[in-house]
Amino acid sequence: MSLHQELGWPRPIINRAHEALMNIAVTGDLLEKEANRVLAPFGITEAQFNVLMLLVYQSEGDMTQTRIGEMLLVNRSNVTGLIDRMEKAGWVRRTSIEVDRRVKFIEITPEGKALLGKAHQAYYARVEEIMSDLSGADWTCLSELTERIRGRIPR
Amino acid sequence: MSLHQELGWPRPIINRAHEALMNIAVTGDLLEKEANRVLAPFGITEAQFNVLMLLVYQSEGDMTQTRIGEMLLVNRSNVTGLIDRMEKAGWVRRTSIEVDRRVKFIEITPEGKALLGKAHQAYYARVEEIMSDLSGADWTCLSELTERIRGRIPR
DNA sequence: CTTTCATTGTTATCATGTATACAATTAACA
DNA sequence: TGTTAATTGTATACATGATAACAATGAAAG
Repeated sequence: MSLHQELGWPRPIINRAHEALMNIAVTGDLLEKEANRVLAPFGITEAQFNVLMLLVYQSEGDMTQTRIGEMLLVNRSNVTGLIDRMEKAGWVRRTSIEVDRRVKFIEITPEGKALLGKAHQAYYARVEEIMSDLSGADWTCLSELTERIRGRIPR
Repeated sequence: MSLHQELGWPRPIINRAHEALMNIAVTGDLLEKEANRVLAPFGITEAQFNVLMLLVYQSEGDMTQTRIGEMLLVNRSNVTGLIDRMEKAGWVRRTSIEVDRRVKFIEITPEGKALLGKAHQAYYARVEEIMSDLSGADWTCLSELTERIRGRIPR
């Protein structure tokens, strides 16, 4: 079923370029909602899950709040509250360093690691289910086409 | 440049299915941000722009708040505040009907139509620019693949 | 007709995102 | 060296999303 029918819109989307763009935007939106549904039973949001993933799989041990913001494409002012809530929950820790007193390194705690271990499993199982209808060639095609679109978005 | 490099992540995304999914999610996110950048000079957000678009191009003249929520994939509780702000700005109007006193029809005002006319032009010009690097076949491919992905997301 | 169930819009609380401004601190430069 | 720039985390104000609850109203069922 085409997008406008899925959304219950009475009329089709005329412009095919716009329709493709909307397909990406809506699918991205639904994927985010689904991620939050999968993660909710673990008491964690997608934004918080992403931070834990960064700390475990993409950190050299020197992760700062500004860096987290850059790697997740959110403003660093947003990271303050995000880390506040995660620190309160006991999943991460702020550590001051001597070489630069402006900076605070963010580290994952054992509790955070334990949580990520469980949530990670459920998350990836769901990813496999969702993407399993597509072939490897399809995945590559999606990655390449979206990459070219992003190349046209100023940043 | 591949996604993890664009994001400044030190390590690649191993799982190709997950990489494709992330490509969609990130691109959708960037498209939304870009839409808000394009619309900001008109004093309107993407969510508000979408409501005006629905009222003009997808309404049979009987648009309710619940219906707007369904068509834009947001909870109807959000629509209350959204319409509040738009009504305050003078772009839409709430109208009570006799046949069902629970319902309020939402109508666009002449001011809303004038605003949409200008914003619409800038928005579509930007859509064309962003999507112009892809062919018609690419657009179709993107629409079909994302459609199949959405088919796997429960709703 | 009366009771029960469903729908509509609203309210509340919360998480996440934007933008802007600020103090503290560090880096760069005349 | 001393002044100016840039960077980091934080605070504020706002928009938008999710949930859960509520009163008013309408629909369905006995």
